[in-house]
Amino acid sequence: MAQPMYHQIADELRGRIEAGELAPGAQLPTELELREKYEASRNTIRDAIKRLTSLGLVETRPGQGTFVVQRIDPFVTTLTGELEAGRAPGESAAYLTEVSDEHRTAKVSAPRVEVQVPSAEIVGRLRVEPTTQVVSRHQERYLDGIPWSLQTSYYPMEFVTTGGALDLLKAEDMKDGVVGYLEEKMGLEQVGYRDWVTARTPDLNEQNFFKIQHDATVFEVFRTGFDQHGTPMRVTVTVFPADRNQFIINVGKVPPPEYNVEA
Amino acid sequence: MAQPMYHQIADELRGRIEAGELAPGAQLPTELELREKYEASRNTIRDAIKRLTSLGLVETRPGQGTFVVQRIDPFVTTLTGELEAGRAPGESAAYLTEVSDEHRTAKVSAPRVEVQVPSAEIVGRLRVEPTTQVVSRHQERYLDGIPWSLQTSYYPMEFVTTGGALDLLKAEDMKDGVVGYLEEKMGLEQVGYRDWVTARTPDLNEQNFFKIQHDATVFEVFRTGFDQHGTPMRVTVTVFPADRNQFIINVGKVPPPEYNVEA
DNA sequence: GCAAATTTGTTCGTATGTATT
DNA sequence: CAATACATACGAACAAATTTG
Repeated sequence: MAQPMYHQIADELRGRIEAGELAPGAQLPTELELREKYEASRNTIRDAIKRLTSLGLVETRPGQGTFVVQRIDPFVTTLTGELEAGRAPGESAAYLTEVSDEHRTAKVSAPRVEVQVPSAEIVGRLRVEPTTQVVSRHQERYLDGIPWSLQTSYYPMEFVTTGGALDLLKAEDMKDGVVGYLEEKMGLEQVGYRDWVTARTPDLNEQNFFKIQHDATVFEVFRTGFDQHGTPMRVTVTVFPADRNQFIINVGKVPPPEYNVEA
Repeated sequence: MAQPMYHQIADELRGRIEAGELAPGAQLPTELELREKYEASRNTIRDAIKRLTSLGLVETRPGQGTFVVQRIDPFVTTLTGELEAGRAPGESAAYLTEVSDEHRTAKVSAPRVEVQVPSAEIVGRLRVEPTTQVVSRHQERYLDGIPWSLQTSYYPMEFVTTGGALDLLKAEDMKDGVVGYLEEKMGLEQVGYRDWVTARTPDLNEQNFFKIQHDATVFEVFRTGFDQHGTPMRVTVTVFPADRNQFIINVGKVPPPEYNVEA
């Protein structure tokens, strides 16, 4: 037994999926059928299918069966070039839409605004004292009705208390963007930002919102915006499920993309 | 039974790991011990541990036991700002070392050079005819002896045949970088590049090289370099295991990082 | 709307194989 | 070689979700 049986079964099914014989959305044979076909026990069949689910190739639905996953046409976010707008990653939906696909419709939830004591992660990036409070603005983003990203921005509380940027506490979407508002209100200009991209597994909230498995992967992008004094003025944390998101970074002189390179 | 037993067991173990009670490298109780502790069958215990493995929290070693994973101090690659050097992501080890940690020692294998018919992925990005050949230069990269990335660069075959850049076929590391060589030899200047970042599961070769599970995650970065005419001059594909790699993108005026923000 | 049939999910028990100490 | 610990594989029973009649 060079390869265990459940590996072999999984590999054959994977081959049939990648060859297109089992198209996206198609139902795999039931456990009982596979059991007869491969003359294996039910547990062995289930081990094989578990391998495919862990690769994100299939999904099982209790009471229904196992199905080849429908791959979502990936959403492509350009992390560079949003400086003028001073937006968080994925915020300028118009531009992004152009990059990835034509007819996507973006939807954003009303922000959930909170005043809170920041986590160590935010303290380090926003460079505030651990005891001070910060304003957090959280939004859920959809594209074509599909959950696309979860985003939370953090601002120093002084922006409200001594800076007079009272609208930061308003639970309303800011049409011209928060950065424009802060410039108008406080003379703060975002002259640059640093994105920090990591990957991890989703927490429970993210699993539920994105409808992804506990062992799926999400990108976590920390964007720290800097003002004209080189001081961090806000930190935005955006979480993207990796199965439907990609990123572009343009540096120097780069021609516009002529077409989507995906096969 | 709100939650199945193997979820509860996994959650409790996860809690003990995240609380530091089970430190990185520490051995978990054996299956037999856990079986007695939770009064569950061996299969149930194994299901619980499988959940932790799929989260990348623990790893099991046959004949030894189950151990909390040793998290590698992440390697941080800056995707912007390498324009002058015209390097592929992670190539300018000196700079990267500065960003992430102090005393890392980079090592690169000698390139494996091939002349081949490009895949559709490369054809689209390098904008060559599907029938023409390309030069590929493949390298394995290590940091502190740990496999860090796999990188393959593709160049149009004309660079050799009509451009006279014969050294492209030499299986030697180019000290001053390929981009510098092409500028000197052919007057080709890389004036910009586009990085395309995606995530996927590793293929067999990558599993073996990085010593990662079949359901782990790797970043795949496609870098397309453009010359002064706006024509793609090379495509570099770099694969990074997500458990030990992060990325930074700087846009606009950004102060140097004062310290590593990780807690 | 309900009952039956189908399908996957959870849990147990048992046996044997393989890797490491 | 023996003991220990995980890996594979089988069989069985009941539960939960969904579809079908």
